[in-house]
Parts: sequence; C-alpha cells; structure tokens
Amino acid sequence: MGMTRQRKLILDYLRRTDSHPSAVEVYDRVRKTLPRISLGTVYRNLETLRRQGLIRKVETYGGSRRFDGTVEDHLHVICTNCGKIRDVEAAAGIKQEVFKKVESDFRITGVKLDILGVCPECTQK
Amino acid sequence: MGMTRQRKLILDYLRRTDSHPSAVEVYDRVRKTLPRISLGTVYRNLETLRRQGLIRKVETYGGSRRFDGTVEDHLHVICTNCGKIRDVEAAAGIKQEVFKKVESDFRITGVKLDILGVCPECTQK
DNA sequence: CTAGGTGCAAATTATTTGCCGCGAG
DNA sequence: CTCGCGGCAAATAATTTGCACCTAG
Repeated sequence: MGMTRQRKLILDYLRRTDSHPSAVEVYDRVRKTLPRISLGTVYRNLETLRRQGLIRKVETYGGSRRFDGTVEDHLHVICTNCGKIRDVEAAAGIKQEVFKKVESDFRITGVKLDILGVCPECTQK
Repeated sequence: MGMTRQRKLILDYLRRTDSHPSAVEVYDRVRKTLPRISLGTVYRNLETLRRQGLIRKVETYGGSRRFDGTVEDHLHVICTNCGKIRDVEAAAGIKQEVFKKVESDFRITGVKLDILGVCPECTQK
C-alpha cells in the first residue's frame, strides 16, 4: 500500500525533528528534496498519515496547526509569545486524575491538556 | 468610554446564553435587532470586549472560535461529534495540581484544559 | 468638535478540493 | 489498462483590515 516518495519524506522529517512544524514548514523542508511537490500534496499526506496513526495533529491557540511525529501520549508546552511548541515531562496519569474529577451529562471520552508558558528565548527579551 | 448599541447588544447576548456561540452565530442573533450591523463590527467588538476582560474567547479543535460571556475560570466539555460546548463542574484547583507537576525550561504561566466527550443528543444516535 | 465606531468590501490566512494527467503495478 | 496519487489552481472558511462616513460624548 502506497508509501510514496513524498509521503515518506514528510513522515521522515516529522520523525526526525522536534520542532512541531506547520504544514508550510513541512512543505518548505520537503521541497528541498522534491522541488515540485505542492502544498496540497503536503496537506493531503499529513491527513493520510494522521488517519494511519503515524503522526499527530497539534492544535494551537491562534496560529496554524502543527504536526508531530511522536504519537505516544505526551504533553506540550506552548510559548504564548512566539508560538514555539516543545514536549514536556509530566507525571504519568495526570490526565486520568483530571478525568476522575469531572462530572457531566456528556459521556466523557478524553482530556485535552496543554501547558502555556514563555520560552527561554522570549523570556530574555 | 464607548459602549455602543452594537457592543452592548453583543455583550448582553453572550451573558444571557450558555451556548458559547461563534462570531457568525452572534452576528445572526444581533442582526435581529440591528439588521444593518456588519460581521466585521461583530468581530471587532468581540475582540474589544475580550481585551476589556468582559468576555472570553474559546478555542476549539477544528472549528471556528466561540465566545463566552462567563469570565470566571471554569472548564468546558466539548462534544467531539457536533462541537457543542458546555460548562462543567470540576473540583477547584484542578489546574493548580497540573501546574505543580510540570517541569520545563519554559517559564510556565498557565494551563489550557478542556474535557472531550459526546453530548447526550449525539450519544442517542 | 473629534476620537472612536460603523458598514461595506476587499484582503489575508489556513486549509480543502476539482481536475486532469502520470506512472506503478 | 486503471487506479491512486500528485501538481496546479481555484474554492472555502474564518478572520482581519482599509476606507469613508457617522455619532455619542
């Protein structure tokens, strides 16, 4: 089943970086190897890879979506100044604790948790 | 300080509803009273009210932003099927607990926490 | 008066989609 | 052959902004 050259490049890049790039950043990067690839192809492949569970989509607060080659459950800290996203060490089971404390008439299926902060570079300014 | 007719209408509506409407939903509603109001004005006033701390912006996962007339800190549960947003009762200090357990080289300033679930209406189907 | 707000329309930004043609199997 | 994928460009969707006029304070 199709793992085309373009799709493989995108996946490899996401697995190799920890910068949680946007679609356009993936595009710019992959274009160095395949100069004729289109942004539409990048978007389509990102969605395909996500459906296959090979990458994750990272929602941001205001900016464009980012993509993450690490699929294991982990937390992100987002710089409220420049939008930078990094992985965070956090006590295991932190989401489960929240889970237990919520009451609702909705059938609860999950918890969306992000840490907000200011990155070292932005703190310096 | 300017609290125009249009701005007041928008604020009143947000305070009266618990539906966390989008900008367009606010627009449709306010237009019943002021048929010539523009969507641009709605967006501008929503931003102004937010800066004044009178309303809050609610980020969603995929859809358009929603607005909330309740400014006190509280949690949202979001229906992953239809996007409906409701307030949730939750143990106080739940965010502080998360806060304490996070380690990062970022200067941590906050925690973004939402509950995901399926609303009663969508569960029935 | 006059600063800020408004309506309107056009611009931006992010993302998705239609079409057509190519190339691997 | 033919079917999925890719490139390109146009469409959508959400939000923002420039501009000229208007209005509340």
